[in-house]
Amino acid sequence: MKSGLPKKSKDISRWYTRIVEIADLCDKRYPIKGMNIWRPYGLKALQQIDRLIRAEMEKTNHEEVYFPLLIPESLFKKEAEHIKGFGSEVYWVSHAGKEQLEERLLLRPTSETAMYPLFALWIRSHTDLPLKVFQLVNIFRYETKQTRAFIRVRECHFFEAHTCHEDYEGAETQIKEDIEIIKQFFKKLSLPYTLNKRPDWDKFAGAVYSIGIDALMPDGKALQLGSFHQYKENFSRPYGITYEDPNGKHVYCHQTTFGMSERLIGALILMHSDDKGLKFPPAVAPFHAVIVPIIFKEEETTILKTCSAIKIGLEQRGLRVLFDDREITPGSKYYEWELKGVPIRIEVGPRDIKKKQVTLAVRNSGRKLEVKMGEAEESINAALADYAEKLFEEATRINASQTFQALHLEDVKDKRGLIKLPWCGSEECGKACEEALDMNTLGTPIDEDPSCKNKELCSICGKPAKSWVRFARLY
RNA sequence: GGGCCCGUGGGGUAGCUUGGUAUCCUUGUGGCUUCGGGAGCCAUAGACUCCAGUUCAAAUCUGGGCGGGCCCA
Repeated sequence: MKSGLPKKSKDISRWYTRIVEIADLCDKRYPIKGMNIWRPYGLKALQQIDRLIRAEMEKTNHEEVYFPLLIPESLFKKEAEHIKGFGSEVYWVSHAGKEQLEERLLLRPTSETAMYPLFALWIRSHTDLPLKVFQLVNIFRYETKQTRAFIRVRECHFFEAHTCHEDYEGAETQIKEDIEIIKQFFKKLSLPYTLNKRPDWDKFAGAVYSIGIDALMPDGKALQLGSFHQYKENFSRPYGITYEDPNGKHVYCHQTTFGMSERLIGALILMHSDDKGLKFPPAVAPFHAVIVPIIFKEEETTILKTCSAIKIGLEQRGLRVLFDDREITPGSKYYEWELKGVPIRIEVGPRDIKKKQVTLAVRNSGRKLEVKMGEAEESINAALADYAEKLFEEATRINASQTFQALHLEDVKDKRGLIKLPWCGSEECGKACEEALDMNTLGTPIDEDPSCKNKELCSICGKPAKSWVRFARLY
């Protein structure tokens, strides 16, 4: 291949490491491990994702905030479990100018400990509740393992929503709302996912329970794309977040968080792509369509003018359109924009001008479509909707082929993918499955009924199973 | 956490075993001719990851740092 791109179908791992740079998403040449540059094209995709998140947050009455990057050590240390979970992977600021700081500051690995002291000041009364805020920020984690663009990085673009409620039920309702939010959100990404309540040994540091959003990738490994956490009073107690109830009593808040990261981009790359390159779903594609002029000398001016007019017309209808008027041949533009995953290509040449039409090509179909000039917008919108649907169907089909359910470990031992087994609920049996399968526990399904209605028995100890549980290899 | 591999123009590579002259493709720049699936010709620019060691001499050998990648737990 010209660009040195391996085939995705042959070596997805090497394909991924190359495509992220060749498609102009990021630049990994910055000399700090795990800290990459967002290039304009990649940043545009990220910003579309942020836009979708903001829209969902607005719909559900969350307000956007922005907290400082630095957190004093003393604040960070207030919740014991939390620091235990993050202690070994935070960056510390110990000096400023020529002075050593009296108190060390850390770069946020997540913002609980930055926000909660302020929540304690903001919340006085039950009428201040629920408090629902979110922010889109960079977080820092000192990853020691192998880093990977968008999937495991040291500086990470992060979304985090934090909520405070009067009681446990209020917090539970919030998590139900979060689940609805991602249903809308992931639909726009054309990404199938699963929700799994993590086992106790794998929940978030400080949480009462955690739910992971896990998407199964084409290589059979699961990629965690986000999580919801129920904190109950675990943070409100050390941080003193209380409100006065109608009876004048001071009560600790119940809290939740909901987080997602730039891993979403990684999932889109892995899931929606082929040997030719990326396939961005319309909702996040930096450009819905790219216009490629087919120039012949004598008609150059007419063609370029027509292209400009089409671009303006489509943009006025809310489409993101790029007019690629670079002086290189059309064929090389086709390859480039297919690699970069633009959903639709609009070709405009002398033949089209004569017939008052444009030629459309959709990224995932080999065919070209000729449509009347005046009907272009309608056709494009229809094609985009159909394309988004096809991406989802294709991803669902891939996932289905590597999802397995069984009563006995032996039946799925040699499988790769997402595995579901009945489980007694004990850590011992969970870990035994992990070892036998050479996989990790994702947890009990939340996106479907996890109960064992037919009196299934634990696949390890043979005692009555409490629920089904999912396993997979992880990214 | 354990093991393995790699670092050569902007990108992809050859050369390294056996120390001495750095290969090819692509890209960039200027120009002419072109343009319905990676165009052609001419001109031109551009590299041995860093530090230390061995040596008359290091891309090549040795050690370390930084960076990149793979496999296993």
